[in-house]
Amino acid sequence: MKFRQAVENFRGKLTGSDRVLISLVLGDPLKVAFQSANELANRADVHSSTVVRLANKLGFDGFPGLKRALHQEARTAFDPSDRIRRRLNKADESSSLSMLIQSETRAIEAIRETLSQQEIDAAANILLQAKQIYLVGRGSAAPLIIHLERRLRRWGFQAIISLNMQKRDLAANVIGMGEQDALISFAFQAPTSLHAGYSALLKHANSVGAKSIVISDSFGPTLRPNPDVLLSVGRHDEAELSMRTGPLVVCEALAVTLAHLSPARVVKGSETLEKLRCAFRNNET
Amino acid sequence: MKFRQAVENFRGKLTGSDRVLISLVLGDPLKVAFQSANELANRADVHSSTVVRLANKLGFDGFPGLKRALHQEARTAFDPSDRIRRRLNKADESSSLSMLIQSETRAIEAIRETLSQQEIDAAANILLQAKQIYLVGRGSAAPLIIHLERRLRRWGFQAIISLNMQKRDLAANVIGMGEQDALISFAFQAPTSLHAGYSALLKHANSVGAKSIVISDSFGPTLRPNPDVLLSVGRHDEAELSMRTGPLVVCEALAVTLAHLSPARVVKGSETLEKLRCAFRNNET
DNA sequence: ACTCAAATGCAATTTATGTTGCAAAATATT
DNA sequence: AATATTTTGCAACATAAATTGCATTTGAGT
Repeated sequence: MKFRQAVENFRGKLTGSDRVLISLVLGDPLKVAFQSANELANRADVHSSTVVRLANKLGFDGFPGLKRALHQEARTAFDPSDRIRRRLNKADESSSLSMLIQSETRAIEAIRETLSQQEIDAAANILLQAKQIYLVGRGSAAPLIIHLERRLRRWGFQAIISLNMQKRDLAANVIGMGEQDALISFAFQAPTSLHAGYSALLKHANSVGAKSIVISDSFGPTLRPNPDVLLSVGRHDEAELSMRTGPLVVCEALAVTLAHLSPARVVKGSETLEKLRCAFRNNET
Repeated sequence: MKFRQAVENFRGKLTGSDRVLISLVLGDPLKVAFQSANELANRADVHSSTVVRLANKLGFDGFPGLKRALHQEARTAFDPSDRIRRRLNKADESSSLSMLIQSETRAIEAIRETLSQQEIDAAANILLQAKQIYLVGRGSAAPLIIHLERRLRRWGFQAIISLNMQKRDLAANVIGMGEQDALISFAFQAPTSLHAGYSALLKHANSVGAKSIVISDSFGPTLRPNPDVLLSVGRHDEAELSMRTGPLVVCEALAVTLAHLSPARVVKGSETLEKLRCAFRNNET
């Protein structure tokens, strides 16, 4: 039950202290949501027991109950995706499709909270300078890598993929990395053992002077050493069922930004591709 | 100090549990701001002491200190900022990231207009009966196929991929297709020449008695012969720049529905995977 | 495979937080 | 003004949360 409602529904009498307390809560619910009964009591110049009794009077399950209500309100009020939320009707609730549409929509909208265009720009600029672009990742990053690789290739960038590689093979794959190259590493929540690979990779990139970009979920900021640019999107709902749509959109934003920043290179890439295609077609016949 | 900063500034080493915890916090800071150390610990499958120690490691004054930091952030992020926030969004409106977020969101929501859960169910039921599942597609379907293949495999389905294949090689790849199998073909807008491949493939599937599913954009309904189930989502914006988020969500819906319809099989698949993993791990040592 | 160091979980301890009976104070009632 | 009624604060109690020493496990490096 909402606090405001609880107050309005309450039909008994309210004492002066009660009124003071209530007005404090309504005045800044979030503040109270973070306070203890005592702190609130002090602000009202009242003893904590009064606070507890008020909470009970209003029908909450003690002061903790009241706080829970405030938490609830805070979460729904401030979560921007909830603001836009459309209500699912009964039939939809059991439908995987509808649920997914909703949760993915949210995930995408949540990107704004963690990432800004500036960071994408920074990453794109690194790629523009790069002679070769190394894409490294494993497991669920595969679709992302494949997708990004297609984009980059089509626009004339040189991309080198390493998917699901063990340390040894990975080393062989990135041995050619040099000062003018860039590394895009995809790192999602994973067992510790994989971190060794990540940090070795980044250290290597650093040592040869290659720039590094990491695309990741909320797990990204925990990675060491830090990359030059970290593109991490927050808010993974339930691990197993949620896709990587967020990171996918980030990849796409990166690609689009790249096209913006250097239309020349992109067009040239496309033209070359077209020529090649023609050549192949003619050969075939 | 802000939590994110604290993590980035921290120069010591982070354990696996640390990373999980941090990612939980970053994933939904407000939630954690309302939780006790214990509740957070449980979400991470970790003991509460680990939580406390992490808080200290990061430089906070115990877990309460960490919570205070989150409170701070929540208050400054949400309270005074409605104005600032809106202004920022306006400035952002022209950025690639924002454009993408908007258009992808729309694309996903548009799925509802073309597809219903019934059709997904129909497709899922076909897959449930199938002994082997053939995934065929080319070009931009690659990420989708990779993703779906991972899902299916993890849940114990047998998936066979054909990516970017010429007619001849494709034929070799699907030669084993039989009556109890299913074919998922990905077909997006493409030059006419590719249709030959599609219709040959479908005719073959029909002739051997395999069930067929097509995942496609608005182009799907034009394909002949008709598959048993057609999952087509409308609204592709600009051919070149648009992603396949729509179809991706459809793939996911298919996977989730599959899990719903046959939890037993899915669980069994996961368990087997887990066993295999253990086996491998033990072998390694 | 063995050793050592680090990380983790457990359990005991300490500290904070919330609750409640009771008496004093305030307010209302006659 | 005396009394009944309510509200409040105090203090003791109960409960939940956080911290810490210690034993076990885990993992890295020979």
